[in-house]
Amino acid sequence: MRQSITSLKEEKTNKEQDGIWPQVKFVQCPIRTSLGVLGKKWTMLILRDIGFLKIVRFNRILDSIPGLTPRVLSMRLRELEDEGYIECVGGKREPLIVVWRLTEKGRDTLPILIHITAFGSKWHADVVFEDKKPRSLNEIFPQPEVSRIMMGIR
Amino acid sequence: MRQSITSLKEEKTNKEQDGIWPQVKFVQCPIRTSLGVLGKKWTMLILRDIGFLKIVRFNRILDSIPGLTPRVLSMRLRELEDEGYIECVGGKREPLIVVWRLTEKGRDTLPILIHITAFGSKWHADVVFEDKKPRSLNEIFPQPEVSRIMMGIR
DNA sequence: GGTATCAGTATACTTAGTATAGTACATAAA
DNA sequence: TTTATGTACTATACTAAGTATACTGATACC
Repeated sequence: MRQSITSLKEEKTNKEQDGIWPQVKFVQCPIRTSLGVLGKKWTMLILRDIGFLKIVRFNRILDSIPGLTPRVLSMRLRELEDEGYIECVGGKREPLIVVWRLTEKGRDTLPILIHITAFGSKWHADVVFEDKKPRSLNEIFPQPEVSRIMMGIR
Repeated sequence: MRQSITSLKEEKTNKEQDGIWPQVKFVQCPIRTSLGVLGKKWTMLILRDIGFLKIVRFNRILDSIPGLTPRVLSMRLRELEDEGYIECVGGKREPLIVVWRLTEKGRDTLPILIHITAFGSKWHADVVFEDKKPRSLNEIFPQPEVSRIMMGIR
């Protein structure tokens, strides 16, 4: 009954797409479920610090991320800990020596970070690189380890 | 002078890590620069709609993302358009037939979405799948096209 | 004419994040 | 022993981002 307007190509149901969205039936969208803590501001940069840069202590993280405040860092660390992305080395938090590291779940976010890095290196090269020249994934991550991480091989 | 406290392993400078963070010198972190619009709430789901599900019109997107309001969708679409992730098919916005599609820049966010999907399919399988069984990247995206997209081959 | 859909706006409200200062404890030097 | 610094945070007040709900003007359908 609204055919004359809506009989455009996007209306041919989401199942029979020519796209690459999985044929697997999702009860709920996996992107949506992942975007709890991961989608919040600063989270990705905190994971970058702990996972890639090995900046693993409160004030060091604070120093490395301009704009991030102790209040929000404290909240994010707690959320990341609660949801199992990070953990303390000593198991329990002892004042003066709180050192964070990624769990297996946290390490599984690294492929996402790698692709965000690749995206930024291609599309924001003007601010990212001194020579302003865009670089590809393989150029910035030449290590064979990276493709293994991305494919989930450990 | 603060050696006795800080001579822990994370203090051995960020350059000589055993990690896989690129040796390339960044003027600014590519993750940070990418997290402008991309980091905002709902953006990834909107890109999923347009890029994967081919849900490309205002009210359809609104229907497909519970919780998203017209006000925010309107703002996100404008931001995504301004920063070159999406564009209208007709070039200009004509009332009653506004249809969105990804630009090249927008398509380059798909590898990020693919990995978020993979992450959710592994770590949130209990809510994502009916059988609650986690699935790997290759299981949910068996198409060879996916690895080509991820590697940036077009 | 009455109803529905289109793509949004307008207004008010709530939550999330920011700014800035301060806490309690520990170490080190003078 | 005082002073200075560093640790990981917390408290309070404020601003920006997102939410809820209603509404707009246009086009189309019956």
